[in-house]
Amino acid sequence: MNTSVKNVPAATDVARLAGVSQSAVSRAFTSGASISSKTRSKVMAAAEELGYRPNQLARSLLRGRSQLIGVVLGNMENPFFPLALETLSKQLNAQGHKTLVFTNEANQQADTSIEDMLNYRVDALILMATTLSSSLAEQCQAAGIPVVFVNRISHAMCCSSVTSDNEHGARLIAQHLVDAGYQRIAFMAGIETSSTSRDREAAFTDALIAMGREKPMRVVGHFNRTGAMQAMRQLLKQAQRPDAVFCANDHMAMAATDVARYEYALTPGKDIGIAGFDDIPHAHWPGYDITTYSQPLDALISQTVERVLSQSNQYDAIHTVVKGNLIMRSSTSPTN
Amino acid sequence: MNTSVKNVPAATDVARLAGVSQSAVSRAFTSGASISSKTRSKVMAAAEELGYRPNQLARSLLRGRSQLIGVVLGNMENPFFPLALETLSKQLNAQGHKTLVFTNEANQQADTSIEDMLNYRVDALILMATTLSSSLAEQCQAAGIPVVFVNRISHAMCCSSVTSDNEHGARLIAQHLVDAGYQRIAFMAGIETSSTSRDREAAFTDALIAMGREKPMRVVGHFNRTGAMQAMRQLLKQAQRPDAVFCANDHMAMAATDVARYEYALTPGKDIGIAGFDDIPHAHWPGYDITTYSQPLDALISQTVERVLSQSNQYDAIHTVVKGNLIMRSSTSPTN
DNA sequence: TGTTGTGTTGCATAGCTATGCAAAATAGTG
DNA sequence: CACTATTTTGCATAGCTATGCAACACAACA
Repeated sequence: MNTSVKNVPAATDVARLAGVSQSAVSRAFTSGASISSKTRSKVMAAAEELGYRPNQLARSLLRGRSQLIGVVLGNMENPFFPLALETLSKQLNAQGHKTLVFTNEANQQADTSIEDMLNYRVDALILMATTLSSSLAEQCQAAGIPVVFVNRISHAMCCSSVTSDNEHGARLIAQHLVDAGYQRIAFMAGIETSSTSRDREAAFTDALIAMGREKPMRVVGHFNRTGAMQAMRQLLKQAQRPDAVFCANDHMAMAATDVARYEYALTPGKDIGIAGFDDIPHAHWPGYDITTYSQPLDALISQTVERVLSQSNQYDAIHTVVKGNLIMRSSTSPTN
Repeated sequence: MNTSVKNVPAATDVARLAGVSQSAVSRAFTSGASISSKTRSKVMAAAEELGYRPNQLARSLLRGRSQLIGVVLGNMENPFFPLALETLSKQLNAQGHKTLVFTNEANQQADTSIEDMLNYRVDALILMATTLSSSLAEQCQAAGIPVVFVNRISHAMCCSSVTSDNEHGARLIAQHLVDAGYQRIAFMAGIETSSTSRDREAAFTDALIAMGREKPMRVVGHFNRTGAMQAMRQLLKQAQRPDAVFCANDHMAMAATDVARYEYALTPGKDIGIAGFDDIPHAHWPGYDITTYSQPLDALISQTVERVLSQSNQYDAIHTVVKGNLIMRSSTSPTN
């Protein structure tokens, strides 16, 4: 019964059954090819009967384009990444591309995963929360494979990037916290080597200093929940505890909120101001309601897709910055 | 400067440079092949110099195995899926496989995505929160492609599944709610057509009736946050409101908690019992602390991977059930 | 030295489809 | 109907690698 012979039909089988050549079969499945509707329907009928489907591997091999886009993601614990992956995958699908995905330990170099992807001849690479060795970056350039970093800038000159406006956001947050009357303001960094965290910190610090404040207290939350909770405790157990914290992303801001509220019985907004960055949906859940700077995910991703799929100038590194907005919520209103 | 000629070297180029045949190059990159260490190192040096990497598309075409595993996921809003994807992708990588991923509208038939994947000759399909038309299921069987459903059972006889023990979990939750003294117990369904939701509901209802209770009130939350919030409001606005709700997953239970606490000023546990299913990490965040039944994600996924990669018997549908545990938390302790 | 065995190597081909080119068929026109 | 223009078709090949087979080299051994 269960014969384990898998007999996947090929184009020649269809051709034989339909009484045409293999080329005709190929053309029947290629939109815009030169073929009469009569033979196309003959082919389609035969294909249907045999359960034929064109082998995309062979097609890719021949065309030199696999239609595969490699995506490397960081820590899935942060809701930003799954949401980004979802919109990315949908947009790529809509353009006829498939998504080859790797998840990576946060901020590690993704070299081995990427080598695997290159072996599959991906048409492009999209890297989120990852680094790329410069030797591999050069290989990508040599092979003509566009590489786009999302929300991270690489020192490798040949790679494009799409980021949200970290400077703008951090400046607005600083301004807002000062306006709201907070006095002792702290910053919670993400992963220290990431450009995202560094850019946000630099702009935040500069803005505070420009307004005559001191350099903020600083603590490191590593962009994950556990790290952020520890960092928050470190801040709150001090005698002179800060009265406001800007966390380098919303995911950490949520952890910070939980520590403040449930371990120190502080009411966010009133007793301590908490701000984040990203505007993930969770940031306006009633239990959090966190002031933040919005990263317009759709725009971010569509810019990324455009950069990746545009044939022209794929050798020039283009750095795109997408502006967002300050979203004020109750986590930073001392009067609530 | 920027010549747009992408000149990816092939095995013959390496062979020429190394002064060997193309076969030698192939063998140098195939572990266990018959080749002397001297020529292998000659080949490797030449490959290094040219930046050669074996073309996995050609290799897959020839071998008939692509090493690609197709994964279709539902709604990324539910943290369960990203976490599952992450562990899945890691386990598959560890076995030398790559992950081709599609995200799908919740519970829609994933046929078009899956057809695309079949075109790439995936070695297997893993489907989460999706349906598969029976015609496509048959095609997969004919092509010898194992299909495994995670947390969903398909009517198509040829497909295996790995699920957590929905009956066991729902029964334990029912028991626990009754033991805790709740009187008017409700159930919040997910997507009505999903076997996951139906199985949990059936077992929950049966258990309650077996304990002499009435059939629980019933509301539908569609497995997403918005739906769950609406469903919860529907429950709570009644005059005779329930004093406990079992939600078909944690993601909905979190939404229900937010509605209860922030819209109706009810304290979970004390004023209303709320239970979920999955034990996602968020379920023990202090703001939620939701009683639930644990799905051991690692076990679930490793069973899935095993089923998918085991060559033997891939034509027999095997249904694996992974047991979890009741996790009691404060969301169902009336005395807190 | 001749023989047998083991380990290496190259040749030729398969695996599946897309496409340039020439041949064939069809349509169009007077 | 004859002739040209256009569309459709098949042939042959390319794209890249893995592998069976035969040839080869080499060492071991008597």
